[in-house]
Amino acid sequence: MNDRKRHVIEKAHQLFIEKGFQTTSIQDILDYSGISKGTFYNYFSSKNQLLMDIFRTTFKKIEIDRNGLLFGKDPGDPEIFISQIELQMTANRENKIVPLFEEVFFSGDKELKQFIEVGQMKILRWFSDRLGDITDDICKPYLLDGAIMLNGILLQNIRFHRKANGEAASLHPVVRYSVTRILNMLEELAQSGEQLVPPEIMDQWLPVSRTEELDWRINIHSVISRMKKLDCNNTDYLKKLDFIEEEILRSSTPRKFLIDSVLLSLATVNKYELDELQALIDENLLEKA
Amino acid sequence: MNDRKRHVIEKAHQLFIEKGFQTTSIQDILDYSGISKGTFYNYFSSKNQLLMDIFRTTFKKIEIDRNGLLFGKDPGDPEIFISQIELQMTANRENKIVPLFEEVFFSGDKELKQFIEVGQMKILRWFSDRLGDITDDICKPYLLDGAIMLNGILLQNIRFHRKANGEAASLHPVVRYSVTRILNMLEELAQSGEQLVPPEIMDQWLPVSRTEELDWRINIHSVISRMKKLDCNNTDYLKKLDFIEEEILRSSTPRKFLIDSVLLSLATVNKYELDELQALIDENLLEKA
DNA sequence: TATATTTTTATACAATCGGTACAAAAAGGT
DNA sequence: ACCTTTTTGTACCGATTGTATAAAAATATA
Repeated sequence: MNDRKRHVIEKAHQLFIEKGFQTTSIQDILDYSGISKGTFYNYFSSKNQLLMDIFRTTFKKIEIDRNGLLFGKDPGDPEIFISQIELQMTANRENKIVPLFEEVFFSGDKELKQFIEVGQMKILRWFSDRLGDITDDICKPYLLDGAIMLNGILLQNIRFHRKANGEAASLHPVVRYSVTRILNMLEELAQSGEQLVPPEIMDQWLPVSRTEELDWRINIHSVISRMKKLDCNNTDYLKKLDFIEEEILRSSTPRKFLIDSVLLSLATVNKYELDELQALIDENLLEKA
Repeated sequence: MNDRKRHVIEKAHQLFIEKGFQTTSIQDILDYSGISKGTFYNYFSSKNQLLMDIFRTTFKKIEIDRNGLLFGKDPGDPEIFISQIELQMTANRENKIVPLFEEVFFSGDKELKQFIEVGQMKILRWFSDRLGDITDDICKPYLLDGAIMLNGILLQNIRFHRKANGEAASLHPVVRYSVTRILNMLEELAQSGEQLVPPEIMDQWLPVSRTEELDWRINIHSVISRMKKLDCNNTDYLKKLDFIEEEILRSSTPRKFLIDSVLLSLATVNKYELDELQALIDENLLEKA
């Protein structure tokens, strides 16, 4: 990832936070970040792809900070969970994640939509896992219900608490209040035995053991199909891309050295998609000795 | 309200449901409803105003149906409440209210934003009032909290229940489940005494006794200021509009016969705004004998 | 330092969008 | 039959996203 590209992402994010996504034109971004239109479309294939890059970098940072709070602490301590949520929600607010999500979710871009969907599933699974750390084992069948409803009441409580007490009000009491409600609710659910959604289905929504794998494979496919469009008459180029996709998606033990070689021979393409593909592979594909 | 105009509203709503608001162009609407661009802008001053008209007619219908379920029944019966919510949610789904809301809420149009905000506040107050019908009086201080959280868990539960069981799945068990959770929660809140948002603040968000009045007055102002722009050089025309606004907003007993006379003399304007203004006044301003 | 390659810029351009303007035609009322 | 209102068709405006491309600047390489 280029430093300059990172700078553009940062500046564009600032503009989106201030003015919203739709109302910020690409020209605004060019002026504010001091690059030309050509460079912009050399970095990002579209405004939506830029937004996805913003989401990616922001999420990565939030996730690291949030998990850092748990480091060395007791996972069963509800206070840690509350602090983690507070951090997550504060960061979401600062980065206007929710408004940007909603502004763009129904705009027709399938890739963006799926990206957001996966992000929300990850939050849900994290809620579910952490609630499992805190509660008794008898609550297990109701953890997903609890996560879903925690998500719901958190969003609404924060929204209206802010409406009542101003934007600057601390989130801590709201998060504690919401978590307390859900913990009580989980106890009650364990007693009454009422279940709405079975937790197993989460594996279907976002496969547990192979989560990163699946998530990553989806991205591989989308990146490669985008790359194909860049030079769709060059059969040699297309063959190489097909080989990479095939090797990664079909094989249980993809030969990374082969893929790296092919990627190297593609270096002449010199597009940001190649960087993206390389980064994806490096992050997710381990060298098999 | 013109029959033809109603037809356009209906057709446009269909398109918005199928393709979304942003991705449906005005040209699409013109083609699908078989009118010309001139006619469109004779009916609606903008695409956003058309959407507001769609919302208005849809809400009116849903509200009538929903309140009809309570007619002659016991307000304290939770089953009625559940059925009402189910109807509301089903209708919201069919009309894609939530997606349209979210798609358009962050698009910069202040009037549209406020309109949606008021609509959501009305739902919240209805939740709060109906929860008050059902629960014990000791729950009163927590009714707004309950309404807020009911709103939250309903949206999420429905969303993920649909994701798990398909779009066609009945909403009834989900709504019952959600309402049960909130009723239990209200009992628990009454015992622990924890409150997040005091119910009195609802009067501030959406004044109780004068709700319709305020809501209506805001619309009056917005319609009249729009009408002023239509012929901003005709001083006689402007004077009449000012008189109407003044008479409605400043006087505690507006003289409807006077307003009607002035409206009559404005009939030459012949714009959809005049219809809207007349309808607003007829609906909200009672004849003082 | 000189040359080759890649990146960046500036600009023109196409296509589409929401919205305005207006004259001509159609419809409707008296 | 005459006048008014509505509707139509079309041209137009400014702004938008995205493409194309030649020139300029930066960078790597020899």
